[in-house]
Amino acid sequence: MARGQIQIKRIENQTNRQVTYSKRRNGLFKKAQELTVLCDAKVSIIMISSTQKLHEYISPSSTIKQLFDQYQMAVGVDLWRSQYEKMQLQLNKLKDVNRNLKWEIRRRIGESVNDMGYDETVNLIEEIHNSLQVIRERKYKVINNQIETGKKKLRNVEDIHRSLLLEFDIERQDDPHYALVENEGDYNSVIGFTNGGQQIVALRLPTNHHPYLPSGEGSGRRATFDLLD
Amino acid sequence: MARGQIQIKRIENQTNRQVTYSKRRNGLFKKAQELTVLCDAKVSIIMISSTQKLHEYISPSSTIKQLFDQYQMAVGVDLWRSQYEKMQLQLNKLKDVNRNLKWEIRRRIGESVNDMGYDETVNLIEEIHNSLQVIRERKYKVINNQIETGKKKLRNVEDIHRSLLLEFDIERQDDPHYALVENEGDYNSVIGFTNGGQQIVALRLPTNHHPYLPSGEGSGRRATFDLLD
DNA sequence: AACTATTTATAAGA
DNA sequence: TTCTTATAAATAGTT
Repeated sequence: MARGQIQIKRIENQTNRQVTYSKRRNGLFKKAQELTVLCDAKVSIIMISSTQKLHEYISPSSTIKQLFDQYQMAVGVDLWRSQYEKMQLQLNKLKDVNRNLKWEIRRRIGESVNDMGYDETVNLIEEIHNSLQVIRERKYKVINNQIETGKKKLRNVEDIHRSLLLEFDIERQDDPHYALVENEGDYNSVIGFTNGGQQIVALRLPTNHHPYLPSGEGSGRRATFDLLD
Repeated sequence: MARGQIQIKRIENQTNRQVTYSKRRNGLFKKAQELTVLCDAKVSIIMISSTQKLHEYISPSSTIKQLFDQYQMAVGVDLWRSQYEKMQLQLNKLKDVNRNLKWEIRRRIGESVNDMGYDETVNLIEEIHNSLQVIRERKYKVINNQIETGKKKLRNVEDIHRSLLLEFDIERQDDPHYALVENEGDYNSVIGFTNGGQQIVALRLPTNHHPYLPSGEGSGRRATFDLLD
């Protein structure tokens, strides 16, 4: 607009473009300010340059949020609404599910039993019996597993025991020195001597409790926050 | 800017102001458009006139929301954040509660029993037995209540019966016409005749099921939607 | 950032 | 609103 007309098309020279951006930005903001004063209007300008720098103009006594809310109201579309609605829906669904779950637990625990009639208590008792059945089966299964494991361990140790005895016999035949030792101790002490003793202890079947499987599970709270898609 | 300089201050003449607003608005938008093209920038202008009319300019290939999100990111403040965060927190809490509730139910039902050790099954069985105890007590209470109610009703009807018989006797003494009737029916038919019969049936204790208290509860889904405070 | 020739925007009037 | 036009302002190219 001076010293020669220019075409309105992208300025290829990067430096030039930046300079023009700066000059015209100021011009635009000045015009906006004048408009604001002259016409008693509210103006908001947001600009992002090709280098991703951001500049804004906002007429005095206004805030971006204010103007934006007005914009949304005027246009009649809430730009963030769908996200809100989705969350709200999710929330309500969860609340429902939650209510039902709580109710079911109260039922099972017997807390809501005072609101029940005869039939309901009968049904409930049957349901709970079914569950108990499942759990008892599991219990016996676990017990059986433990017994089986115990038996296997026993057999295993017996095998070791036997082979050791055998080995012992063979060695004794070759080395007369052992003959003396044999007469000093009893049978068990010899086994203990060669085998370290510890393995014998391991023979015991667990009776009181089983240091098996742990329990529980982490619940991990996420605070992830996706604003944009 | 032509035909005489003007002061940059509010134009008092309403018509003049509107004209100027219109002219300068076009000028501003034109400048914005040129800037957009020349400098490869993104521009958003929102204007609200003194008459509350709204106009906007948005550079092509941009959306208001997009620009605004970028603005928020650059400024580092999410104008709508607190609302989102509250909902997100609520959501996560509910999810957690939900997970725990589900887990507890699965446990009670026996579904997660395969992941349990011996001790856990034993504990679980005891818990369930406790619940069963509560429920059984309720069951017997309900039965007792029904028996009691039945007895009362029975007594009541017996009283009515007796007084009716008495009345009948007295009336018969006064009115010889009844003498004939008495000989035609048996004892019960007389009762049924005077008492309507229905009350007799109500004497029976319910054995199979009891048409008592209903169950469940409404779940009411709200779609209330609070966007702004 | 400053200068300035020139283009552009626009105030006032129609 | 739109057109006209004299003139103020903006700015492209240069320093």
